Amino acid sequence: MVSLDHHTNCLIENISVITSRELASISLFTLLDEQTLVDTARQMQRCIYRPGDHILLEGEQTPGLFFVQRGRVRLSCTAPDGREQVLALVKSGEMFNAVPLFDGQPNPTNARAMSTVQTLLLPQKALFHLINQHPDLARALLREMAEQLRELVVLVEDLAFRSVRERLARQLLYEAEEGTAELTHQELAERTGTVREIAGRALRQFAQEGLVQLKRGRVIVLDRDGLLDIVGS
Amino acid sequence: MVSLDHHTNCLIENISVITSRELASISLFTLLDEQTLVDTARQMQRCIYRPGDHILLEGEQTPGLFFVQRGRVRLSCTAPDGREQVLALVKSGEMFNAVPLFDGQPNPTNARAMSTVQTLLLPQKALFHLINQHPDLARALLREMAEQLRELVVLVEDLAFRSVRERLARQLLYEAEEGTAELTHQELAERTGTVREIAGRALRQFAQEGLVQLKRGRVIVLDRDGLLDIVGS
DNA sequence: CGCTATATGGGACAAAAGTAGCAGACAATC
DNA sequence: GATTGTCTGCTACTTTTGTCCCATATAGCG
Repeated sequence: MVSLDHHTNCLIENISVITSRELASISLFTLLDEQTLVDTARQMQRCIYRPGDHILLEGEQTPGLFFVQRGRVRLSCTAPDGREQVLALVKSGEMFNAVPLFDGQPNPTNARAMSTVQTLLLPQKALFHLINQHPDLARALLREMAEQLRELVVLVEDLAFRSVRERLARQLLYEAEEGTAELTHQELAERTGTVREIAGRALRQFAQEGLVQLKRGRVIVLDRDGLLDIVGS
Repeated sequence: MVSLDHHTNCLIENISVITSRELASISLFTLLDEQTLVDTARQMQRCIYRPGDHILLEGEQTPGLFFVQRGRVRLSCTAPDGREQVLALVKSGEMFNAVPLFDGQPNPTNARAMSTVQTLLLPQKALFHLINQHPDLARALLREMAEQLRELVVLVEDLAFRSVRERLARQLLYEAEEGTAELTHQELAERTGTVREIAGRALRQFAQEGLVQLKRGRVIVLDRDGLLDIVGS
């Protein structure tokens, strides 16, 4: 049975029970004992999203902490003129939406599913209870927050110091694991803090220099070292 | 007796003992009981810096968590070409340097004293021990980290979406509480993610428009609403 | 007072980034 | 295979930002 939940805008499969094994595969929970895992699993909710679905919107009140089990979630913020800037990509095993839970302010970012995304949602109450009982978990959470802070510092450095060309090269290297990055120019622009036209222009230049080959919806990296040179400069 | 400590590059006044009352005035510690405060105070170290002193350098290993008691600390990162970007200003009652402590990586930012700065330093070991014993403190820490994350998101939005002119207007409004901001053009440039010449140019334009008056080392805000208009646009 | 370091003013120029507009290419769906 | 929507290519143009450089002003200090 599949139904739509109005609180989280997601598809829920009520049939599949959340097991403690599932939780154990999330790094944050690795230090917890079996009984705690079972108790926690009971309080969590499974949320599934389709590609492109909005999981959270800027300014909303938020239900709890999300853990990504499958797929990728894109966190972004939006300018008044509609421009978007990607802040982070949350991968499987990682969490998101901690900020509004801990500081009590409304959610500062949009979250969207980049692919089919399977998540587990831990309500705020259960989270706080866990923190009280398990200092190890608190430490793990602090560690994750620290990592996110560090990532954002890197993003600020990027935006403040590097050109679009450099940022684009970085992003292509990051995304093109097996030689090809499955991204539109629009998406690349939003990740590198610019607009579609500029991203396209820079990509065409890369193509002309023989660094990449352009196809609809993807960029094939031909010369990793060439891109690395651009990043380094 | 005043001596120089080689580990933290700071002046230490060995005579003045750290009291539990001092700690109680730090928001993070408000929930702790008297005995814990006394124990913690014993493990902390007083560090004092003069204006301009470097407290921490990018890439260093770091000794512990700093709490600012007096003065302001500027966190920044540096580009290869020497350009600097301010990430945050830490004010009295706030803390800094949590990131490297929790994720174990080297310190991502420089920290410099903007004025005479008085801090208390809590060693990592003592911090972790406190977290284990006091879940309230862990929650308070998580809250502070969340606030820092939120601030950085705002900074990213600024850099990605707004012009130098807008960022400058914001910064002036932020800094000029009593009508005048005590900053050099260089400092303003580093806070707004640009270079001295551009900041100067924009400031001269503000002056021409009658929004501010320029003096050596400070900017006198004449028309708050005018600046607000620029920010809003 | 003269020296020095720092802060500022400002011009000329170059490069980067953004805007506007539109045509064509491609993919998916009916 | 026609249609629709998305994605891309490309040009012309404007604005913004950055670089280089040097003159001048100001504060502090011996």
